[in-house]
Amino acid sequence: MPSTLGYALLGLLAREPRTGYDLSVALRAPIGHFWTTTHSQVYPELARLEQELLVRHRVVPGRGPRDTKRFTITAAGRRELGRWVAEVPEPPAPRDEFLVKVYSLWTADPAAARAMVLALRTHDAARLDFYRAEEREMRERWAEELDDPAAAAFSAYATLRRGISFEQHAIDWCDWLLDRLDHRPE
Amino acid sequence: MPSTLGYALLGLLAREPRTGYDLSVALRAPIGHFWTTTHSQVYPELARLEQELLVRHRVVPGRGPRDTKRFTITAAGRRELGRWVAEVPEPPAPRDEFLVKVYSLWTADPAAARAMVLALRTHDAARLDFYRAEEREMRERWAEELDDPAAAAFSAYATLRRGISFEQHAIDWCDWLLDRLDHRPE
DNA sequence: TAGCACATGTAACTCGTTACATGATTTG
DNA sequence: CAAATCATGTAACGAGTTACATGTGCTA
Repeated sequence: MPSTLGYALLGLLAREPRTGYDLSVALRAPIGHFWTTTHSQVYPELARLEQELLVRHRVVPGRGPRDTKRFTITAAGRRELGRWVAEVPEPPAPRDEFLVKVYSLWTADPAAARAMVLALRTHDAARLDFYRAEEREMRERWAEELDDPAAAAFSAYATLRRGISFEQHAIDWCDWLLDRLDHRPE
Repeated sequence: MPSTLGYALLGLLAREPRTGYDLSVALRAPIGHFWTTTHSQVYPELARLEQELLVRHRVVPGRGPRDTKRFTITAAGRRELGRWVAEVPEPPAPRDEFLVKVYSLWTADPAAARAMVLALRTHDAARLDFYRAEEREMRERWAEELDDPAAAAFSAYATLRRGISFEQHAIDWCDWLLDRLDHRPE
């Protein structure tokens, strides 16, 4: 069975055929909002998917300088993707470097600690703005499809809403923490 | 410079000396709420920290069957920890298997997809309950220290608040999605 | 007396990142 | 004409997981 990256690739190919390069771009940080990687992982993974008959490719005289491989998901690939999606995943191993820092915040210089948290807050706020802009675009492009859970656009929209919700929570928490860092007892 | 795991260990040792075993237990899933690992990573990492003079150990006739190594953070270790904490971290590479599934939710059987999301919601609700219980315990144990950013207890409390905030956001989002999955258009 | 908690380590493997390698076409 | 984009791969390295390895003391 494919790795999570394999299923991410299948999820993109279930929408439309793409080249390895297209897939790499879609999964490049920070474009891939919930799973990122680089092309050096994509090409071998595509080869594995093809070996398992979940995708196949046809060589196309590409717009690029060299012949490109246009990958398509197979019927078996679609079935496998749908099966995997419905499986309840193991809870992810928590691994958040930022919280490791927060856990030791008391050991740092107070002003420097405050600046670090503020920088994070700024970053989260920028991401929230970016997500909101993307949400507006989506609403214009798809309108009714976003209400239909059977539409591919709906699934993408749901992940976007998750991002917006997450950033809002992160910002609220940063504000709470910054407030506490300011009002230290005498 | 140590890895993130190394700093997690330093953060624990900055509070009190511990054995490798104690550290492993603290970082064992799901006890470590924001960074987990197993003992097989802890022991080599402790050796590296010691080589860099950030921790040192003394052999103690332990309560266990064999002699145990009691690790203590050094002054240099404390300095290095405080320095690292104030550094603004790179934004983490997003990697959320669950959202990879959501992105392809439209390819799954609707009833099975709904069940998957509901299972996740149940899991998040259980974690929220667990965090809230821990919060109550903390309030009883530390009371005033939780208002003082210079206290170690405050930093631990801040990470707990983050967990609570995160789970609340996750649950709200699951409820939104479940509602959408139910009201599909004809 | 069987299993769990204590206690510490090594080895093999998987996944992900960074660097190496090549090279044509388009855009500024 | 320099840089970015298109386009596809391999190799070396680092971090994390799982399995291997050993052994005592306490409790049900």
